[in-house]
Amino acid sequence: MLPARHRLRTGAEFTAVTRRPGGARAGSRLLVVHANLTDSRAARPPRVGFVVSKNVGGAVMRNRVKRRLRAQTARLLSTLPPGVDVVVRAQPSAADATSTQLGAELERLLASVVARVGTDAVGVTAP
RNA sequence: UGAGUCGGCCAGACGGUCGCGUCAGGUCGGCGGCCUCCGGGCCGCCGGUCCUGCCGAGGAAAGUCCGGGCUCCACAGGGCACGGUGGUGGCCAACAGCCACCCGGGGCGACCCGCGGGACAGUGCCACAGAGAGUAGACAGCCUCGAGCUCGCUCGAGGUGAUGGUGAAAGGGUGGUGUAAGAGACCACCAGCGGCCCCGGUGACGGGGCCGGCUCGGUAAACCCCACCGGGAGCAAGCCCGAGCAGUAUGCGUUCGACGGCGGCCCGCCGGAGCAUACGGGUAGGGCGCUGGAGGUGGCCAGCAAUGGUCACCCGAGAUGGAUGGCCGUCCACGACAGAACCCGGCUUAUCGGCCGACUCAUCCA
Repeated sequence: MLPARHRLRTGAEFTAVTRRPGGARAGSRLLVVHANLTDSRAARPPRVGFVVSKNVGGAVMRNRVKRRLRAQTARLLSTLPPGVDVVVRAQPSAADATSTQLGAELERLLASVVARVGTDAVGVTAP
């Protein structure tokens, strides 16, 4: 598990990342990554949450995917700018992927989505 | 040695490195109290980063199929409905569980299997085939009588459930008496049914004797009948604390100025119509429930056993977007099914493999 300050804690925070305007999204066969900026959290540490639904597999498989994603995320946490919230959703094919594949995919999608959420957020929040 | 039956146990191992959660200790900060040689110290509570230590999924954690504990709601008493259970005795908090036994069936045997009450309380159903399927039934066949003639067949009247064929099942079986041919029509024995009696057993039931009428199919996982049991919902149960907003009450106020701001106090300046306190209800949120229990392990005692009693020792998940992991290396038999969410007792289902014990049969040796 990630330290508490780097985790999304409530359902409301998850929907805020995926649904609120100003967010960015990038997807692939394995993963879908959402990112968003919250005004009130401008200088706080980045936070990440995971969504691994039942179509990925049973409880054991879902735990394994989530743990691998967490481990890869911990490695990439320092590359995220402060104030950004991320939700990583696993696709069914993620069950068959290795940690290396998940890590590479996560790194690529995060870079893409963080770059866009930065520019978009400036445009939206600036009056 | 081979084949087999039953029961129990294990659930990849070791190392390195980076992480996570609960708890404990340290460290840092805040608040309160006490002491003070004014440097600070001690104790308690709260919070936070970091450090250290201990512990951290299963035999099924699963399916959620039964049974309880726990919690809230309901509840005079009785009946009906609905649901569940169903050989006997015992065990258990309870059970659809477990143990022992009985009955029936299978196996040479160790053992295994049975959703084991009632079909004279009533109702229903029994496909296909078949003449006939539950008040039995003449298709072929057999027998008697009558008629006819091409002289061993046809037609008609009747008898017959012994034979054939159909079927899961044809309304006891075998042998005889009997008869035109036959038939429980009658007789003996056997099977089965009912009644009475004796013996054994707590009991299911078993063993034996006498009598009776000769015989009465299956299905209750069809309705039903009998006996017994059952209130409902579930930890998102439920209990507690509780911002903000609104409500009620009281007090002080509206140029006789409450209250707020200007770092604390006084003066001063500015804003200014509400402000303060209490109360109960309660949203967001938080805490408790939350893991030490019908708990394990071992010995002794009672018991065929399930289990009970007693003594000693031990306790090692408690998360809340939800920890128990990521990566690397070595080894081997190359790792199955699978992840706690209030807790127990069971059942059922999934499962790569390995190990141990008891027993049976066959063969060989002594």
